[in-house]
Amino acid sequence: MSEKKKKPQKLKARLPRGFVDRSPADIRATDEMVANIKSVYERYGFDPVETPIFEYTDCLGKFLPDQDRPNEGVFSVQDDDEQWMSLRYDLTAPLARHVAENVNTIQLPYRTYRAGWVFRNEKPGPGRFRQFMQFDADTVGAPGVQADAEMCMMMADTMEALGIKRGDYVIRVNNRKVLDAILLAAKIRTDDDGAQKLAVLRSLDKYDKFGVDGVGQLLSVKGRTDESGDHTKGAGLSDDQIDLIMSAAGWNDPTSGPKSELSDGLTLQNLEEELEGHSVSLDGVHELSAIRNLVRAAGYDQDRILFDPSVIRGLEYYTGPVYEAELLFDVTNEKGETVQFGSVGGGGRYDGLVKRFTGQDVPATGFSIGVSRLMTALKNLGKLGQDAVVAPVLVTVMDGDTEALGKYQQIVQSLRAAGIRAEMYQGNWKKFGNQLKYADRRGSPIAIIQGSDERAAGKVQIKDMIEGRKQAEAIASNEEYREARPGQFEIAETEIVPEILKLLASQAEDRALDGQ
RNA sequence: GCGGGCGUAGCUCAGUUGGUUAGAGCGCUGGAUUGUGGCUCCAGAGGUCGGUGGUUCAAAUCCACCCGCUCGUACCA
Repeated sequence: MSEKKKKPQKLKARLPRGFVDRSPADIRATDEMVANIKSVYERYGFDPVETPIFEYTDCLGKFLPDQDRPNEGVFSVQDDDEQWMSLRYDLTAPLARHVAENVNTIQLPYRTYRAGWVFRNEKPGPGRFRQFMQFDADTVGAPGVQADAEMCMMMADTMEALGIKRGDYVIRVNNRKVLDAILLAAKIRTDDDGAQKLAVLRSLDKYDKFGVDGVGQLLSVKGRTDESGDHTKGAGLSDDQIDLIMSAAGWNDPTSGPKSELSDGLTLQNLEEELEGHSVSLDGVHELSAIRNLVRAAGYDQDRILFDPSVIRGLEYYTGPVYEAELLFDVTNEKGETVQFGSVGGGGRYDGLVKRFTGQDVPATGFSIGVSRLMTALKNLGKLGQDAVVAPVLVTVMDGDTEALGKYQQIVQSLRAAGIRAEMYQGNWKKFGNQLKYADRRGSPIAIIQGSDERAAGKVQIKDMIEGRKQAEAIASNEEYREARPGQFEIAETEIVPEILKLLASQAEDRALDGQ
C-alpha cells in the first residue's frame, strides 16, 4: 500500500445549526430597536426585571411528559444533583415562576418588561432560529379586560415607535373563550382528550395561509393535500359543523373577517348572533366588545386594533383574550423574494400560569415581541441602520521607536478625548501600504500620517480616504498614483482635532446629500 | 417528523458515456513598490470532490446508508 501523506486532521470550525453569530450591524440595530421598545414600555409605567436563562425544567411548563428525557423542543441538562434544568423557551413561564416565588414582596398588579434570549430545540428555517430574542411586557394580578386592552394599545404604540406606519401593521384580537363557545356550539368531540378540538384550532389558525377553502378542507373528513403531494389529515367535521364554524367566524360573509375592509364591528355582532342560538356562553364575545369599546375610546381605531376570529396563538396556556401583531407590508428577503411575514409578536391572558405554583388565582396578561424576526422586517423596510457607525480615524505608524509611538498614542488620545473614534495601527507597521489598505477595507474615513520629517516639523499628513478614492479613479499608473497622494494635505500638529472634526463633518454632509 | 432538490478551493461555479496530475473567476498571501488604498503585471498558498461503505481494472461521476443545506408540509410553549 502506498503511504498517503497524512495531514493533521484540522478541526472544522462550525456553528450548531439554528444559531448565528451576530454582526456589529445586527447588534447595533438590535440595541436601537430594543431601546425604542423599552421607551414605550417605560412610558406606560412598566419596570424591568430579568430572570436567568436556565430554569428547573418542571418550573418551565406543564408540557413535560413523563419521559426520562425532558420534552423535545427544549434544551435540557442535568444538574449535579440530577435535577433537570432547561434553557427557557419563552419569557412568560420564568416570569410566572419569579412572581410565584416573590409573591409576598411584589406589589400587584405588577407591570414589568424584559428582553432576553430564548431557546427552542426545533428545526430551524429562514428567519427561525434555535436562539432568538424576545421582548415581553406583562401585567400580573390584573383580572379585568382593561389590562388586555392596554396591552393591545401598547403593542400598537410600539409598532409605531419602531417606525412602522399606521396601516402597515395591525393588532388582531380574539378570545379563547369565543373559540371554546364556537367549538361547543359545533358539538366538537369531547371524548377524545381534546384531539379533535386541537385539530380544529390548528385548522382555523391556517386561515392566513390557506384561506377559507383550505381551512374547510382541513376541518373536513378528507383533509388537505398540498402541492408537494403531502397530505394533512382532516379534523373530521361534518359539513354542518364546518358551516357553523365558518359562519360564526364570519368567513362566509365577505363584509366580515380579517380580509374584509376591516369591519370588526360586524364580526363581533355576527359572532354574537351566531352563538346566541346555541345556548353557549357569550362571555368571550362580551369581553371582546369591552376591549373594543376601551381601545376605541382611547382613539385606537380598527386600522390599528382589529377583532379577528382566526387568531389562535398558543394552544396551551391562554385562557382569555389573545392578540397578535401582524405586519401588512411586503417584505423582500435578501434573495429578492417576497415573503409573507405575518406575526411579529403576540400574547394573551394566562390566568392559570402563576396558580400552578401558588394555588392562588393570579390573573395575568402579557405579550411578547419576536425581536430578531421583527428586526429582519425592519431592516428590509430600511428602518434600521440608517446612520451606520463611522469607522475610526486611523493613526498610521511610520516609526516603531518609543518616541514616535508615544507621539502616535498622544494623537489618538487627543482625538478620543474630543469624542472621535480613533485607533492606532496595531499590525505590522513596517508595511506602510498595508496600513492604508487596512484603513480602506475597514472603512476608515481619515488616515493620519506622521513620518520623521513631519514629526520634526511639528506637522502631520491628513489623508481623506473618501476623497482619495475619488481622485484615484482618474489616475492610471501606479507611479503617478503614489506621487499624487490623492486626498492628502498637511497641517500643523496642533490643528489635528479641529481639522479632523471639520473634515468628518463635511464627509457626513456629503453622505447626507448622497442619501437624498 | 414526512416528501422533493442540492452538496467540488474562503466565495460563485465548470468537470464529457466512469479513465492519467480535479479546473476557472473572484478572494487571499508575497513580489514588481522600504513613505501611500485603487489600476496593471508576475508568483504562490489553498481540495479527506459532505461522510462511510459498496460495485468496478478504474469513482467527483454509479448504488446504499448517514450528515449538512434548501424548498414544501407537519409541529410550534
